[in-house]
Amino acid sequence: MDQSRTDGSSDLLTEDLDGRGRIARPSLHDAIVARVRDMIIEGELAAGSRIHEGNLGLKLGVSRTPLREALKFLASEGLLELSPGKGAVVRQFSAKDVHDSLVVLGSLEALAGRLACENASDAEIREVRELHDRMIEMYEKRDRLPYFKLNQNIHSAILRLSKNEALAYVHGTLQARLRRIRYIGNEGPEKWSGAVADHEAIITALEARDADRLAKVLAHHMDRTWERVRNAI
Amino acid sequence: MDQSRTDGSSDLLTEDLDGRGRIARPSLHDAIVARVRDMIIEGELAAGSRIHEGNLGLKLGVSRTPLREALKFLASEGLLELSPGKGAVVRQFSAKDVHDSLVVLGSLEALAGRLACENASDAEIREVRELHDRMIEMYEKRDRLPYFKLNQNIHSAILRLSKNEALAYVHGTLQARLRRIRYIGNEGPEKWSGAVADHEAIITALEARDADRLAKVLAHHMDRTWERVRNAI
DNA sequence: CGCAAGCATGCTGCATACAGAATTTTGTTT
DNA sequence: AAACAAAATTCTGTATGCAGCATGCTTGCG
Repeated sequence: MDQSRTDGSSDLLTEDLDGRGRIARPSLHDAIVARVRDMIIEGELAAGSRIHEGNLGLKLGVSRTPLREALKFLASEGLLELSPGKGAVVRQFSAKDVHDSLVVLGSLEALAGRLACENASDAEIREVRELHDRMIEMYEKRDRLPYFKLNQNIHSAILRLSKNEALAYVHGTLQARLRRIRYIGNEGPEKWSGAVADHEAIITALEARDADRLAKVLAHHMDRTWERVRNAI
Repeated sequence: MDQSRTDGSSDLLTEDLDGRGRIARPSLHDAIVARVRDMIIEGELAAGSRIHEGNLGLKLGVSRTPLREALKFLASEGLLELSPGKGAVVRQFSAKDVHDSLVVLGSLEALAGRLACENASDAEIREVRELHDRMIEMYEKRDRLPYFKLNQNIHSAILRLSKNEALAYVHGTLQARLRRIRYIGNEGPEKWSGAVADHEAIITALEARDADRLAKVLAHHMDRTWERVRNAI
């Protein structure tokens, strides 16, 4: 095997720092996990299809061993299912699965909002406001991709401001499952305006540190997300 | 290698069914994952200690390859941390980690309670009542281990009755992290009485399908769990 | 006597090889 | 022509081997 960096590790934008500024050797494991996850989200690995370890390993330029380790990792995240003797299958999410996940996400974000009202600093809230303003800019330009990136950033920012790592972790897991759905459901800018209004209400409630209102708005926002996404399935 | 079933797979109570009722060959992967998870919970693998792949593989009677795959799986669950070049380390949970997890668990169980009030059948609720009655029996006999098993069963039963798989999944993940703590905090039967009273209130609210009251009681129960567990850290 | 540099050992990370299960293909029979 | 059976091929699951990095020890020098 020539190991000639055909693995696309260029789109690994993660910093090689381990949290305390120490340099960590970029691990092949993380690279493969991130790459395969993206392949699932972007539909390059279709839902319901079996994963052929040999071919995929060849395509990524790695041998089966680290690839299999990455597959086990993703299976634990719920993106793949493992059938003994048959290998890994990309998981299919039914409409009910998606709806159930959104219900849970709504509840988690509501909790995160409450905690953020208590624990976030004024500076941190200003940062979220700035994200929001940039998002509005992109909305007015109808610049879809940056708009959605910022959108997601705002949601994960609220999770960060809750200062609850366990909460951020479980949110991230469910979020990862839905990224594929959101990726598909990104069409149709006519629906944007409602979401933008929701976001304005979210920021305002956060700035006022009105926990009850923020929780309510976030949960409501998740209901509307379901309305927007349900057709895409 | 003799493969002589020193792996304690006897405590694998999982059915060998693949979801659609077909008999699936018991997979070595699952066995190793379950075994190592138990070793962590029971303290055989101490928190903060590095895992020696060679030794552990020898002890379990498997080679490093499937063991490493299992370790990646557990790492994704958050029970292990992977440092490139240094292998897997059993994760340390700080008091704040535990508290944060309990806060999220409380919120998840409250949601599960609300959904269970809507979605559970009368027969299912009766089953939970029976679990509860058996638990009370064990409480009166001061029979600790069955008591705690039934206790956990009741909580996961409520999750099942919510009929929301995503909810059950994230709950299970956090629950797994805390099993080690609960395992330690199982001493001191003087605290039981309060928990038993909570449980009585939980069942009553569920039988009345009073979602608001059930959610409140479940959240409150989680607060008291923190009181009971905090000293054990 | 203390510290640092170099060396030796051991462990992780990855690749490869082999055995057994699953699937597909082909040949035969009705 | 269709259906079943058997063989061949292909893929997964596991073991083993090797290279490189991390770590601890020893030795030499200040």
